[in-house]
Amino acid sequence: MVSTAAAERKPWADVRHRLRERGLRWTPQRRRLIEVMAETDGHITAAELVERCRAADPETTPSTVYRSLDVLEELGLIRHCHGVDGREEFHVLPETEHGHLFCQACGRSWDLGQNQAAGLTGLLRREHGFRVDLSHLSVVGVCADCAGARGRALLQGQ
Amino acid sequence: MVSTAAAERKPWADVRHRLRERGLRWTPQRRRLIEVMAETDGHITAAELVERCRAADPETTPSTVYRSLDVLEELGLIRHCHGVDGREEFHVLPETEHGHLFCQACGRSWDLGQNQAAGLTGLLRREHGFRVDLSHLSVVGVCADCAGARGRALLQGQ
DNA sequence: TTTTGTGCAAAAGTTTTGCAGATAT
DNA sequence: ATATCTGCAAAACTTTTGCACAAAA
Repeated sequence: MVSTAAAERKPWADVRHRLRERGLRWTPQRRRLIEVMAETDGHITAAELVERCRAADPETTPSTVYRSLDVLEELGLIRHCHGVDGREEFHVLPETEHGHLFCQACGRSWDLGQNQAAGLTGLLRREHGFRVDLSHLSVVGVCADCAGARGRALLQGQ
Repeated sequence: MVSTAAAERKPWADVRHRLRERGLRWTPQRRRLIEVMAETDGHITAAELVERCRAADPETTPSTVYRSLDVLEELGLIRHCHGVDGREEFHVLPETEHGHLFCQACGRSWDLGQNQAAGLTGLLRREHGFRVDLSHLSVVGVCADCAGARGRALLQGQ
């Protein structure tokens, strides 16, 4: 019973058309990948997408998933950043671009909005002409909860 | 003849002692890795470190390099971030912590100082209690040069 | 019918692991 | 003497690639 906001969001509605516009094909495999991604909010690694697609259809082939991800990213429908361990994590390109915040202690993550990032992106843009790719930005650190007593103990143990 | 500033910097002077303090060994393999890193300014992937160590001594084994990197990072002598492609890039922990800026068009990179990052790190710290790990921060985007005419052409071609 | 996509199998590339023997202290 | 390291070889994992066949438009 998965009928979340994410699953109904606009961007997927016209993937089919976006593909066809470019002479690309609308296949069951791509539809499945898109369905799986639509049920995901936040980000997800390619390897995990392969698994979830396999759960939906055991016939799923890794190479097809990887190739489809490339296509979707070229179409601008998804973007990727890199998680704490550097692996690619894909996310649906939202209406408002954002980056991600990762807690290296508990593994949770949060969106980093344009406003929050503006202090950095604005400075780099103004003073160095550098355009930050916000969708690709991953900020790693320790969240408030983990920085508390519980977190300090954990970090000590490392 | 490599006798750069980096090669003579303090941090390496007492690696031997830092290791021994913890009951760890000072070995030729570790010395070689440290020499190679000392000649590197900026960041470098583990795989590339393996190659450079091999150049210095063909006997070098990958597993030894990877294990030594783990040890050095535990000792706090080096840190890693992730490059544009997400691969680990190690860098010597400098006196003043910094992150990195990567241009995805030309591949060049720059240090991102504490002051430059303060707009972001300060906000996250103040408003969310989130401690950013600056050494681990990689900001990807397009540099001023590449955002110019030359860069726009390149990006179009993508 | 023609171009694009899929599945398979193999390869590539980086990093990890187990273990026996070597080495630092 | 003894705990730590190294080298080797094999494995683990993720991702990429080539190619023949299948499928979309």
